[in-house]
Amino acid sequence: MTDTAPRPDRTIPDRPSLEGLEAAWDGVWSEQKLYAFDRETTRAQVFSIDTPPPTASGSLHVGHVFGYSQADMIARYQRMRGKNVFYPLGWDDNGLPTERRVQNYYGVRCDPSLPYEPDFTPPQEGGDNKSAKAANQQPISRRNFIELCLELTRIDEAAFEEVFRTVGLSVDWAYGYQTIDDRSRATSQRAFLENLAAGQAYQSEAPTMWDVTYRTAVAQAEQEDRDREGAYHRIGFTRTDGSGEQVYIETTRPELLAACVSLVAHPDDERYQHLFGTTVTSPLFGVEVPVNPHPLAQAYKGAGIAMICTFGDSTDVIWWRELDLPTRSVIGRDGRFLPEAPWIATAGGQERYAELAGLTVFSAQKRVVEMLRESGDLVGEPSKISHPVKFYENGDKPLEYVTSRQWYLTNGGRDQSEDGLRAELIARGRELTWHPAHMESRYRNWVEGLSGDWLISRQRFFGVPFPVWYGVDEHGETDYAQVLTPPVEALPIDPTIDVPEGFTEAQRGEPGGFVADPDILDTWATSSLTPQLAGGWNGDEDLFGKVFPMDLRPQGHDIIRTWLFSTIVRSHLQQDALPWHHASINGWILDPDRKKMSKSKGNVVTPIGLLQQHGSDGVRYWAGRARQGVDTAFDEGQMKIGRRLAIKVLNASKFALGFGEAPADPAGRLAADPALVTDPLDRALLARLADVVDQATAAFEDMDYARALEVVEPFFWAFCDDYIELVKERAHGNSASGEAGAASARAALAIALEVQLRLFAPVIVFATEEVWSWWREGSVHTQPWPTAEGLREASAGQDAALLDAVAQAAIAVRRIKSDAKVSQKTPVLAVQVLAPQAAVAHLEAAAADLTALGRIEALTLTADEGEGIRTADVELGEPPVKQPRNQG
RNA sequence: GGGUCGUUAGCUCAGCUGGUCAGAGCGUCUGGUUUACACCCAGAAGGUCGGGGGUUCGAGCCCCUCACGACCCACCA
Repeated sequence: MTDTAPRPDRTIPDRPSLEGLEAAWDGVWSEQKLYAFDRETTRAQVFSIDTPPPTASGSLHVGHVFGYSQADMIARYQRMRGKNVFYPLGWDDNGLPTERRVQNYYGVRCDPSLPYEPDFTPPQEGGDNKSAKAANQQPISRRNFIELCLELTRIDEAAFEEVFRTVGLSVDWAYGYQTIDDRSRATSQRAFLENLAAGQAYQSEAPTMWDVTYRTAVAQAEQEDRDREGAYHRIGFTRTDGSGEQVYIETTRPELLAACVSLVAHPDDERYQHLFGTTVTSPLFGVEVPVNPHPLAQAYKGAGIAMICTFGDSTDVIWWRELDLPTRSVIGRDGRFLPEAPWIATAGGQERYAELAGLTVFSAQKRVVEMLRESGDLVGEPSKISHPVKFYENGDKPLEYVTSRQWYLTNGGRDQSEDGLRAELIARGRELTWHPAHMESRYRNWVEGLSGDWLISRQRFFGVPFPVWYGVDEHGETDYAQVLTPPVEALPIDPTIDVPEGFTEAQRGEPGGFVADPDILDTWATSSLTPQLAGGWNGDEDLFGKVFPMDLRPQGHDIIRTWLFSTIVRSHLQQDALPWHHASINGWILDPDRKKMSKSKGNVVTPIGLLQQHGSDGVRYWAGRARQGVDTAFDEGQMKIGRRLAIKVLNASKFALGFGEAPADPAGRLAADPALVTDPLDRALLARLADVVDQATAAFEDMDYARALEVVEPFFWAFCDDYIELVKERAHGNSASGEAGAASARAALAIALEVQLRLFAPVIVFATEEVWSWWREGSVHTQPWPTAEGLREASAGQDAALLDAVAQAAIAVRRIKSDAKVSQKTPVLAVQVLAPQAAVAHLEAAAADLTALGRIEALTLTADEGEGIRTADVELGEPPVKQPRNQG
């Protein structure tokens, strides 16, 4: 982007161009604080938008530009409607993506046991995402690590803001926030403490899904299935009744054999009736386990009888809980086998387990299979299958179950009652107005499918710490039941640095003292509070009262289950209200081959490159043509069309204004005096434009920017290609109607142009502003949205169909010359135009303009019953002599 | 397995409560330097609206069904 200064002289350039408009107008807008929210306001005057805070780790994706542009169109429309638009934009920078980027960028990793180094210099800068070899990363203290996180997010966020400014987002940057800044941390911690006091947040020691790479628990919303190769291993257990009977199970997780706590089959399964209530002994490890019936066991899956391990999958957890089975964990938090398995009673079993201790899951599986082969307990060869396995969405290794103490927030996931929290949250979804409406079903689907409360603690470093300590008893044991909390005024706090009231730092970790909760909150636990963060819930009650609940949440459909849902949960718990009235869901960007555009590809096609090549208006046009919720092809062709439209706006405006400025409307409602518009054609134009205004307004009221654009754009092209061409000669004064006819055309041109600039302004933001500056005061973006009323009055009841009749006649005449393959400048010595009676009347009223356009010397209009408007009895003149252009 | 959306010209898509709804742009083809615009202009060709049933005087539009595509959820022995 060049740093072109805004054109100060407000004159029409000889050759209007889009180049440099972005930088010029962004400069003017930010200098004038054009999009600033006015604090002196009432809630009724406000239109507030809860904008997605982008994750500022890495580069912006084309999809960002797409979705944010669409929201901006709605914001701009509302502003022109006279709303005081509250349109902040924050950054979501407190999570794992930032940690990972910092690790790769600086070549470091966090080791909380290390001391802080004040003058630390990272080993590298600007590493990419591929160089992530943990072994090569320098361990640094948590504080050093967080400092690097803050530094890098500052750099990334500045770059993002530059892109968003170039795109022309009418964001009020003064209300920005970072989800890691002091205010956000305080807000997030306060909300948590209130949830705690209300019994909505609680801790529980339970098996949870665990990512062994990041060494943290992950929530249901962050998990995804991936197809992985696996194999069924058929393994025999021996009955302990001395019969020697073998019971065969099939498992894809043979390495968990040592963690087996029971076998299970369906209670009605005839094959296993005799086993229920008896015990069997596991191969290799010789552990005696019961055989239990449970309805979740499926008779036709695998062998019909399964081994329950602690823990292989979610069903294991259910069985373990409902059958009250012991816990025999073998996998540690690092994903490696634990050193001890004290429940293994046999010497051989212990010997074998010792071989597994310390191995990764992958290696342990190989070793166990070898052992089973050697012992003869593996029946046949493992049969390969492909099956879905749960992964953390940012992880590379399958999730494992690890038992740990975690914090949870109620979200209806454990509530099956008819009128409980889950039902309330589903009702909230119904209460919300969705654009498009069918997106509500995704939300309902997700809420209905929740299987547990929201796990909000993460064993990570860069995030909002849990603002709690725990008491330490006289034996030095942590008493998790004794939760110590800070007062709200003290927030934000870091319990690993700050000390609870009534204690001293010396008592940290000491008997009778306290310890900090070492965890941080799930990033969604903070970003679910964006309405509260942006709206000033914690500390700016006045603002909060004016913007909450917000009017609009724009976002992608991929994060309905995370961001949208969690935001509703928080507002429901905190404010007992919906966080917003409307949710506008944008689609995804698809590759031309209809696949979701991949990260890599999206980064190859950088937003900045597209903005430079097609102009921000061109890119915004592409976004504006896409309807809400509809996945959209990445189509540079559409951007080219948008660019052409923006250029056309400049050129057509230049031309329409070149006839001379028309006298102003004394009433001040229109760009020119409507009393001057006397010609039927001019009046028909304004009548048609009034209809367009009505349709565009109705569409925007429904937040359907795409439909509005779809109505305005064709009108504009017809305005250029037909109307302007028709009135050219008359506007120059070269018509029998003389000065009155010319004045009528000029006034109509000025009025129509000005109204169209305002209609286009939400989408084509730069070209419209540029043209506006040539001849009007202020910014087009703070003008009132046009209304049809004045246009209808100016049209004085003229039937808009006149415009269609003349346009069709013009096409018929042009076709004569196209078919004859001669220049449109070729005179028509004589022509008869045949049309229905009503059209003939219209054509008579505009005959002078029509003959001027077609260079017709003798026009005859004839009414007949034929189809449409046609020509007959044509007599063409000599084509003009070709003359070289631009000579002299 | 449950759910949602989609299938309209070569491409990208409109078509709102069933009655000029068979459309637009791009692309293609044929022409034109028409002094606002070659970052242009004019004109033309192109589709039995995924298949099959049904309702109706009348159906891209409503109902049923099948096929294909996409996504969400569930399944993970």
